[in-house]
Amino acid sequence: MRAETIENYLKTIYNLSSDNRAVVTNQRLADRLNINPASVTEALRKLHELKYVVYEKSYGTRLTAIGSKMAIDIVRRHRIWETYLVKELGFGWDEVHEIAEELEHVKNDKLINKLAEILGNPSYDPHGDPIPDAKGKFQKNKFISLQEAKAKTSYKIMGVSDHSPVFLKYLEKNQLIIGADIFVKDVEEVDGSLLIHCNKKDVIITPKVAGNLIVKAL
Amino acid sequence: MRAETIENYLKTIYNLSSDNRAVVTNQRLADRLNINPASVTEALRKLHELKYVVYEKSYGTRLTAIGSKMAIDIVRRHRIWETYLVKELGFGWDEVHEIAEELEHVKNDKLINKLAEILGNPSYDPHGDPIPDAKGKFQKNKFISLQEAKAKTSYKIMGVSDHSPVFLKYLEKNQLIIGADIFVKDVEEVDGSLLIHCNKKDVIITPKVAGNLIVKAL
DNA sequence: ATTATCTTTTAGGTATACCAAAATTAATAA
DNA sequence: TTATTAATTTTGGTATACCTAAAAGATAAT
Ligand SMILES: [Mn+2]
Ligand SMILES: [Mn+2]
Ligand SMILES: [Mn+2]
Ligand SMILES: [Mn+2]
Repeated sequence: MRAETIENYLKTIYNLSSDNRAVVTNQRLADRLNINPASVTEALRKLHELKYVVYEKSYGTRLTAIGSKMAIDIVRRHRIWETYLVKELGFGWDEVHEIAEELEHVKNDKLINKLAEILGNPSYDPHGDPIPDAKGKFQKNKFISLQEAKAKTSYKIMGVSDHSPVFLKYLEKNQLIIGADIFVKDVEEVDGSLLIHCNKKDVIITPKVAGNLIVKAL
Repeated sequence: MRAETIENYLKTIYNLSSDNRAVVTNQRLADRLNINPASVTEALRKLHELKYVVYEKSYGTRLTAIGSKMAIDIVRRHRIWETYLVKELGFGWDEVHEIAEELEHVKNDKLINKLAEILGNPSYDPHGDPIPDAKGKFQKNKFISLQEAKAKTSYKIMGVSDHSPVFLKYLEKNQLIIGADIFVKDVEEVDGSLLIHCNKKDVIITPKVAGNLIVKAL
């Protein structure tokens, strides 16, 4: 298997299982990777053979210790590059994910560690995701999605789970950026939309947007 | 064809034809790319079909205007990255070629132009190769290889044509670095080896080494 | 418990990018 | 010019990473 293919599968399995710590289904992998389910089955069989995952037919997949180590390494490269592009090279947080998707595959420890050093070994990337250190260790925080928020409660935005330019530009337009404090005034029963107060303004956000905002209760 | 494959072919055709401005033979491509001649024939047919090269069967290949533009763009990315790695990230000139081989395939103009800007839009990379600007323009200098040097003449080292770590480490050991002035004391008839004076020391170098040193007569 | 639906796997294909061996063509030397 | 050698192309593979359509398996609904 090509290194890039392996890396994209492992990273995606990692990202899908770290949210809910469960085994990953073929369908979710197929959706996320934009690949046909039949091809996913094939790839998982090979990754199992290579001992990167434990793939149980018709049940699901999880990373082995080796696979997990590799995945965390890729995630580190991705997030260090995103941070470097924003902090050192003047890119916007909405521009970096796509470039990092390519840069993450350049495997050179000295390079990544140097970038991290220049950045002061940051703990979080521009989207609020934690950056593993060179040994793969990092903060596992238990934040919630704003969709699970209760009315009449204050929260702080800690991150975003959708890294697409269109979503990030929308957030910026509404000043819903990392670090912002928001107060949930009301949750609409009918459609799950939220009336929130943020930056001295009231904004209504859909459950879709709320679902991609990672917050912590204040 | 995969973008990376196309890019590696075009870059190599460019590098092989810029030296001697002639058409490139399949064999030289096969050797340089470490690919079977039969595969090169196949690839050239496709690159011709795609209008990146003019490939005349059993004769040779040259780049079209479009292919040349692409090749220069890849060369720019390669050389900017090599310079950035050395100047901004503290790598040795012997470490960067391999990393740049991968980074050159990340196609993002804003990224490369930003790196170039930080470097002050340099004209030469760490190996003395000229760096094309964003429009593809660059100095075409007519230096010679030290192998063509005459006895009792002074030269300045302007570049190297072998970027391998082992060769560059050898040069560094003997202080045969870019900018150094050398005086060719004698050229040995028997084996073409050169007795040169450099940095207050006499050194004997083989024609192989001399052939990879690019110099200008003083 | 049976049907309907959704998920996964199998089977059979395509396109890419390689390779080795043989056949052809070109270049060089006798 | 005719061998001999070298370069190139053709032919017939392989491996990878996808795909579609159909079969099989699992889940949920009646
Ligand atoms: Mn990202
Ligand atoms: Mn990727
Ligand atoms: Mn190089
Ligand atoms: Mn390359």
